[in-house]
Amino acid sequence: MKEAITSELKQRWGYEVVLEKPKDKKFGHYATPIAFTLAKEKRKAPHLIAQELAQLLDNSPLFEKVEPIKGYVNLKLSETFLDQLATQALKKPQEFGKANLNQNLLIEFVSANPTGPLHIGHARGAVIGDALSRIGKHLGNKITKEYYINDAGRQIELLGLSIFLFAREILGKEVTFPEEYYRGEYVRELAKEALEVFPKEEFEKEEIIPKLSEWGKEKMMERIVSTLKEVGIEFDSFVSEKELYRYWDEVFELLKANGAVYEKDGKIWLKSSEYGDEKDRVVVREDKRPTYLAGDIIYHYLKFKRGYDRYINIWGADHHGYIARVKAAIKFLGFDPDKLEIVLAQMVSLLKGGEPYKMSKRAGNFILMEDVIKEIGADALRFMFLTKKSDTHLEFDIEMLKKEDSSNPIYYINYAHARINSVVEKSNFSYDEIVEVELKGLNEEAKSLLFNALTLPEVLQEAFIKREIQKVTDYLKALSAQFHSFYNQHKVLGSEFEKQYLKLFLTVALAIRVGLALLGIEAKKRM
RNA sequence: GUCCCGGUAGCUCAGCAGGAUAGAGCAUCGGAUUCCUAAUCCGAAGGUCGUGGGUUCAAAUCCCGCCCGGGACACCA
Repeated sequence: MKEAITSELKQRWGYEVVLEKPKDKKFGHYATPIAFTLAKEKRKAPHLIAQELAQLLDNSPLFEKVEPIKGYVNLKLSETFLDQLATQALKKPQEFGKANLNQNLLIEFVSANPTGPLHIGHARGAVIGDALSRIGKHLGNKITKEYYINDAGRQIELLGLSIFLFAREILGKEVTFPEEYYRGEYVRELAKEALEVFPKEEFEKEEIIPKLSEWGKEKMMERIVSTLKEVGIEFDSFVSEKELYRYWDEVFELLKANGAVYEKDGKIWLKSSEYGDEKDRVVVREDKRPTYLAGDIIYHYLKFKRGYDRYINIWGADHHGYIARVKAAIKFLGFDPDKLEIVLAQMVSLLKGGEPYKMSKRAGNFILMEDVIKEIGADALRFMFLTKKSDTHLEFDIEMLKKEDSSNPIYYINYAHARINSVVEKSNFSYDEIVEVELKGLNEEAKSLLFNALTLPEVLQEAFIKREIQKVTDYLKALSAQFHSFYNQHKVLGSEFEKQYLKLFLTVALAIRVGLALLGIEAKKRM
């Protein structure tokens, strides 16, 4: 819709025009402050320019009214134009909102360590990454969703050790726990299971620890994947950190050749400070073991070799300090670091009835994503995380999401969708009959509702381009509110506008259905 | 100390590539149901946009200083 309008304006005015949404409905559907911009160049008062521009649109079929006010040109779309767009959308519902952005994108998200179950912070990144992927795909991009598994290093050793110790404790042996180990209840459960899987005598010796590490990691990965699946998230590929290290020599040679590294105190350092990092970073320790950063360098090297147009990483905000060094490494490897974009998901804190959410016993010290799903359901979980910008600290009350009324936006939106479904079912018209009817003589509220339903495509684009998915949830809430209001005001069945209103409603339902689907939520037909 | 994020209505947050009277939801108060789902709607009230400067026709929005809150500053991942 927006494209059709801007191209019409460009044709008639000869300028690229920025369309804005006026603050007040009475100013029409769109407005442009272009006269202000031209005022300097033309040395003429904005309101005069606006008047001239308005006249040029006198006989355009797109607009019902073009009005210059104080330098703004306010545009009101014609009913015929809106009707055309609605018909088009309803005839090819699966096409609604699609675009041709045509980029090949790699989105990496979650990537939680396989040393424990997912917690609520992971959930935020997971949901954001998934929704972004869905929207991106709808807009014509090719999207690959990837999970980077940190299955190497000390943490995995620690996991094995922790299972080992818990198992021995269960066996009634004397155990002294070190300062650092995984102490969540889930480790005890793993230990119990390990005792069934491995012969008991193996727990006499520490040799079993690496086996437990490997086994425990697999177990945790399975659990993580299944939790994600519960909220409808699936990945296209998993990359194992451990398996990357066979490329280390190749990458290291390249870094050396590009003058990216040097030796000092027996360690190998990356000159990351040359490209914006605070200081240089160790990539190989004195004992020759590569650091975590080395793994990430290999990972991004291989990523960039795969040749995507852009790479999006969704990281927890606590990793922000990491951005500079990874980008520096990418630069040293001869790739363009600007192609890597980091979306930071800020911290989450939960309340329950105004009190801080009780920590799950099983988790030890954090809130399990699994528990929250059980508590409020996958849809509500997804929705609440998508309502807030990813980079703002988020605090919310779980009780709110359990309520089944307007304080729980997901119910509110679903209710709008279900109401429409119900009215359409009760009418005697078929879908095709309704789509064919011409919209004519509708009142202002109806036209405004129709217009807003047709805005979904531009909302999706803005949300995707800015990586701000809350624009979609905001939109859906607003559209539903407008619908509910209309519904209360106008009787549909039996009215002389019955068919027309049904067409309007179907368009609203389509926007809701498509919008929710792209957030990973299926719109309810009945409630 | 350095870096990142935030500070807008009682609460949770939009708005921020400058633009028309600062918005929404929740909570509060008052109304609406012989009628397609009241899981809804209508109305009221609620603001020094953290603070002090600057940029200009125009600043919640851009720049600088300061204050407050959260986070990060590993040879851990």
